[in-house]
Amino acid sequence: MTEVAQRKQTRISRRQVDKFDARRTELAVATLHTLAELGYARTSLREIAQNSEFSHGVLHYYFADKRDLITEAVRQYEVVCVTRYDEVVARAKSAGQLRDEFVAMFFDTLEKDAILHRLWYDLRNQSLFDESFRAAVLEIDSHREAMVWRVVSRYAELVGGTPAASASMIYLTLDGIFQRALLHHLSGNADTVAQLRVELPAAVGLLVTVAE
Amino acid sequence: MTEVAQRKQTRISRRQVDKFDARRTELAVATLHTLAELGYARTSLREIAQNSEFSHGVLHYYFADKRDLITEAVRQYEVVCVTRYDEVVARAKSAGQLRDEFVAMFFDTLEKDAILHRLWYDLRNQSLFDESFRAAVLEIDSHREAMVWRVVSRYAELVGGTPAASASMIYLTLDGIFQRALLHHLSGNADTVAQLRVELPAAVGLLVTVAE
Amino acid sequence: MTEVAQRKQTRISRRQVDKFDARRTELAVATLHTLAELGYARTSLREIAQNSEFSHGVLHYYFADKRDLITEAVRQYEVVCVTRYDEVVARAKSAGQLRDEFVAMFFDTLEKDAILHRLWYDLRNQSLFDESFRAAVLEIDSHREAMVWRVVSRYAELVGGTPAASASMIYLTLDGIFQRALLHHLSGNADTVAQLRVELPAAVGLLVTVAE
Amino acid sequence: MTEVAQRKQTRISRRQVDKFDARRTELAVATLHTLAELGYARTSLREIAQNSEFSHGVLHYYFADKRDLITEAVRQYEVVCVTRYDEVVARAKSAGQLRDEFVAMFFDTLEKDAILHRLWYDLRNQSLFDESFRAAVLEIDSHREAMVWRVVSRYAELVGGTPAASASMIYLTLDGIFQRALLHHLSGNADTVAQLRVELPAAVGLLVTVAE
DNA sequence: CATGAATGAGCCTTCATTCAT
DNA sequence: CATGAATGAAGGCTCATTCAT
Repeated sequence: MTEVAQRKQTRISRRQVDKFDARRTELAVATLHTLAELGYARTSLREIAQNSEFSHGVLHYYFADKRDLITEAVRQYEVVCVTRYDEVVARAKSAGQLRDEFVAMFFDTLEKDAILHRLWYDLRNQSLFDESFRAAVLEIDSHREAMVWRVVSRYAELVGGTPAASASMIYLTLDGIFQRALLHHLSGNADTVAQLRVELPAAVGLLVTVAE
Repeated sequence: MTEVAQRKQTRISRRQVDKFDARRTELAVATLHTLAELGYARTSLREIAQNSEFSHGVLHYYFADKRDLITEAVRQYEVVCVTRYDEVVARAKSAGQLRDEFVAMFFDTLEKDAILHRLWYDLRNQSLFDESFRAAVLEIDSHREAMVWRVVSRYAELVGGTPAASASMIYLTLDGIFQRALLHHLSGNADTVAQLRVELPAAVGLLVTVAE
Repeated sequence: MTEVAQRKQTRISRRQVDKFDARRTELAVATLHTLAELGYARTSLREIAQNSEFSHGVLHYYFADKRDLITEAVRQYEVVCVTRYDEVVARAKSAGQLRDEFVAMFFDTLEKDAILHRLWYDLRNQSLFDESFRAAVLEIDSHREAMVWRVVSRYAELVGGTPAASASMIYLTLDGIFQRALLHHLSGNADTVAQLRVELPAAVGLLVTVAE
Repeated sequence: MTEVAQRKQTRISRRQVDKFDARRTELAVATLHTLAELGYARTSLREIAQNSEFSHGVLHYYFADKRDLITEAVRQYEVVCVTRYDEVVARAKSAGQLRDEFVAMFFDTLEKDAILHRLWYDLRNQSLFDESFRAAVLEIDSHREAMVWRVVSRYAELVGGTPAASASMIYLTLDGIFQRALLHHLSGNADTVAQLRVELPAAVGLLVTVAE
């Protein structure tokens, strides 16, 4: 029985749980980097451990198995990458500002966190084959959708209009742009990325109907 | 030096090359099903060989390595899945018919060829990590984009309008819908798929501006 | 140097030694059940600790190593399983009663304590490979032999005869029956066990020569 | 899928099967020595491979898993150790000769093949815990029983009597003697072994009723 | 005293790849 | 050309043991 499984059965003090979870998170974050670099299929626990300050035994001590670790790691991705736009929404004074800052952040994180986003798509893809990732993936996906919805509905509000499509349709459109931009960014096709950057504002416009 | 590399240097008669390539294609096709079932990372060459009538040795004879085989296999995917819509375009007498048949085929292949499409996304994803897949992926991706463009521009023509967005924007939108539908189809969320089906025609509508 | 080894060298008060040994016994008893369930090779110290109310650290504190613990545990087996027949001997009023009650207890403990007996044979077997178990095994074995001897010689007395074979021969015969019955009991061959039950009284008879 | 599993599905020429099986047997025999030396629990496949002229990969090529290999190895034990007494039976001209040669071979193999016999008891013991060994163990056990029966019934014939107990009772008695002798032989108690040697002929005598 | 975090050797297994036949 | 025997690196995981707290 793993340490993790054991914890589910034993009554343990709050402080210990906190420490345990803190270390889990720490390890998941450390994992995130190696994982993002190599992708799910190519990342071994040993490699992860080597890039951290711990032995690989520790990973097995804190996580039931590889999937458990990876799932936790991708949850950290969410923390790192998904909630960022909320600040943009919060400080937007006008539709134009919101749109511009959104576009700026969109392409900023695309480039700066490229490998992290790549990991996200990798994991979402794994979930097509591996049921055990589904729940976490679907959950994060819905958070991303909600995130995008907050941006677009706020935008609609600022222009005095309404979103022109459902949340899921809006999400998949923007996610589609992001995914494509990521592929071309990683392929070194800066032109294609630039092109998408030009088209993004218009796309956002299409997604909102301005009341007359 | 591998057989494959060797062939590039040696003077070999045309007929031999043809035979060699025919065999490669045959093997790639045989590979496709196993690969689609398990995904790139989980598929071993032995497994492929076992599910076919070939020995695994022959795979190494005709392909430089695993990547070479997989790349060739995914090209076969294209042959199987990408060109289908052309028939729909060819026989469409009206915008309504085109739209309806397109939607029908879209969700038909989504369900019938789910694992093949899943493989495509898997490989496109691998290309984010593995440069050696990039060229093939980008090529197929552009074919898919062109395919979608043929559908949408023909539709625009039939309604007497013009496409409302660039080819790449239209492609990524429809591909985004497909990808999302696939995830939920494989997750067993028939409701979400049904919802997307309802929304697809409107999305197609959005992509075309009707001239007044 | 381990705690255990250290204790052998340090001058320590009698009371402390008693407490230490009491704890060892307590831990060994707690060990017994898990050990019996899984067998020597498959039992980890963590598993033992998890099935008890102790931490696995404490096991290392009280025992030099795994062998030390297991050896102590199997001594507890003796306490639990070996001395039982003495009551049968004590209350037997006639040869028939002794024989019947012996047979009854023989097959009763065979079924009720099957996994404990299985552990005994496991450990006796380990001792063929691992010298460190030998002393304990040989000692317990001799206790079992003496136990059997008490039964058979009392039986001989009651029928007015004498044992027909040496203590060791008698022991190994009855132990052989037990071992075989255990194997078939655990294999689910109730028939074979029943057959052995039928044959046991005759075997006991063979082991005693009735004076004329 | 392992090579072994594959073979069960594929039609393969007789010659190839023979070669494959020959190598399996060869490896099983090579395994037997390491296994006998260390015992089941302590023997790793790498160790086995190191003591052979093959890589450990080969073991996985020819055997589905560790159990498969060990089971095959113990079958080789049977070939090596179980059928020997048949020669004794075949050449026995008189009861005395049979008895003496039997006793001689009994203690000869006890000492010469001690570690092999130890392995047998180890495996029989494992079968108490691990169901997957049961079938093979029970089968070999029945061969041993039949072997012993051939000796004893031939002996009875030569003295003009009949066996005094069932085959299984006779087997377990002699096996009990052997097991005990083995334990004491390996423990270095030559005295106890010698004692058992003295008692064995009488025990054989007890197992046969001489007609009057 | 007791705990449990951390280690690292070692285990079984998978698999791409090589190469003799 | 084709086969499949053989290799050995690498992976996920277990576990006895150590040791700071």
